[in-house]
Amino acid sequence: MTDKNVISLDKIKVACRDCSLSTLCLPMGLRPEDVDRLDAIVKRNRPLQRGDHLFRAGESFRNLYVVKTGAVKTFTQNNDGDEQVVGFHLPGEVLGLDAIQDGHHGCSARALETTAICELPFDRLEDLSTNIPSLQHQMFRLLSKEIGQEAEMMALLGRSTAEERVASFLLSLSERFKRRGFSATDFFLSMSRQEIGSYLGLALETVSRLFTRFQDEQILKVERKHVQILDIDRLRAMINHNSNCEQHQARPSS
Amino acid sequence: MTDKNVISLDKIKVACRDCSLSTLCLPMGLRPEDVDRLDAIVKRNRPLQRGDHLFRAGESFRNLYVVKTGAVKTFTQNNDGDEQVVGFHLPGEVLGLDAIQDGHHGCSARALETTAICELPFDRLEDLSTNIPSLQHQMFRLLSKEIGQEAEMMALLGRSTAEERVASFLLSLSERFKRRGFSATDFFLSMSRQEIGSYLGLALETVSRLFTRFQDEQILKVERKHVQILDIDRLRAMINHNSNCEQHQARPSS
DNA sequence: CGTAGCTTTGAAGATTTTCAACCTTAGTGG
DNA sequence: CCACTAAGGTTGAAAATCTTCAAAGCTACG
Repeated sequence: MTDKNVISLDKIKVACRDCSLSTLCLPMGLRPEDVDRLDAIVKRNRPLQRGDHLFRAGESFRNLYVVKTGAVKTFTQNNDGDEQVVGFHLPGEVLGLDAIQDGHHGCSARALETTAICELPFDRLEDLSTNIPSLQHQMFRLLSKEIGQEAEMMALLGRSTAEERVASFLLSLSERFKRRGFSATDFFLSMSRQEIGSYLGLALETVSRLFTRFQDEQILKVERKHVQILDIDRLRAMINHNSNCEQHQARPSS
Repeated sequence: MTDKNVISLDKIKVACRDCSLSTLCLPMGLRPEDVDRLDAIVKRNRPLQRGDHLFRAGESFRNLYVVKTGAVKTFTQNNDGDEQVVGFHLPGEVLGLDAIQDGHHGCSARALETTAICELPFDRLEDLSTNIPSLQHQMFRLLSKEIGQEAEMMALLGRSTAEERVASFLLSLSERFKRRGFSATDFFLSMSRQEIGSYLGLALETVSRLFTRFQDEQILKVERKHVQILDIDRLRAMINHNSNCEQHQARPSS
């Protein structure tokens, strides 16, 4: 074979075209040379195992992280010691955006399964953004998108019944898997009922009951972590009925 | 008096030092000449009257808005036609950040009372940010802060009882008024019980009952829109008990 | 002064949580 | 190879919380 360093550099480039680059660049299209400059600052670490921390609340902020494969949850601890899940992060999605503000992570992040991560040193990213206006624009869009998605989630939590929340959660996963080229109707949940409940503001039993009910109603087929969506239109109808607007479906991604 | 244009320019400058500038610049401190360059792109419009729209969902995005005085609510409409409040915006706070993503506002914004607004043309702001690295940094921080705050709100909605939600809402207002130099314990609510309920995911009657209960327990004094916090520690204790961490209090503002 | 719009309050009803038991699966060690 | 255990998941019944419906009170404004 050829020189090891060359191989490994190429590997990194290819790997990162799967994650940070598509997240940060594809939507607007940087010039190829700018993509290379961005590529050059990306680091790739050894994969996380299930349960490994990516970062902990309070740690100082150095990097943004992009999930390459696997899944990560973010969570905070309440005073009783148990955790509150604030987000699930699938391949192509970014973590750490809330920490730019004051230089400290406000939540912890832990791998839900074996997970590969790209690391983007934020100070380098800022420097690059200054020099590449379209990258700056992409960064603004990335942050803005996160704000929009969280607002959707707030609207969901602020309004919905347990049924709508679970339906919406499943549709969200479906959309996100689909966008990444996975099946939109057949996937594995990497999180427990407990974690889903925590995220949706429901007791784990309520989540379990709804999965069972959706299965009885021929909307889903659920077997532990394995979910198949049999009637996606009926799921959609649930959230359209009482919940807010069409934002939860694919929004026009400029 | 002197030339009218000069006066009006000065007025704008002074006015905007109260809103966009403190939001965007004070935390990090731009150089004075950069502040002037930012200042130069800020527009100031005639005040909004209660009920006036600042923007509507679906409209194309041109500006960020900073509340100078008054209050604005943002909301979406659900399919049944009634509105879901997604945020309240007090003096010094920014609106429109979620619209950067795809160039369209995802929610509507309406004045809750007579309200003065500064307008920041986003394309100009982007240009400036490219040329002023510390402004770019401020923009990233601003967006990040919004993300962090929304995550807090999600955690609140995802976990809490009605009591915790109302307590947390009051503490949030208190903090925000305080930061702007108003009383932290004596203020007027510019929104109705209905709107508070919509925001917190509660029926308006539940909000009303909790206000009454807090009053009975000597925690508050409520008289329609006028709220006085008599025992802020007890309010804090409510959210510390079951809800997530200390993030809801003043976070270290770097 | 009267009306409209908010707010409060009560009581019944629905939804969700909690508690408890039991089941299933995967991993462990005899 | 099988039994055991621990962790996660399901299910049922009672209890708590919140919503809904209904009525009445209060304020502000024309």
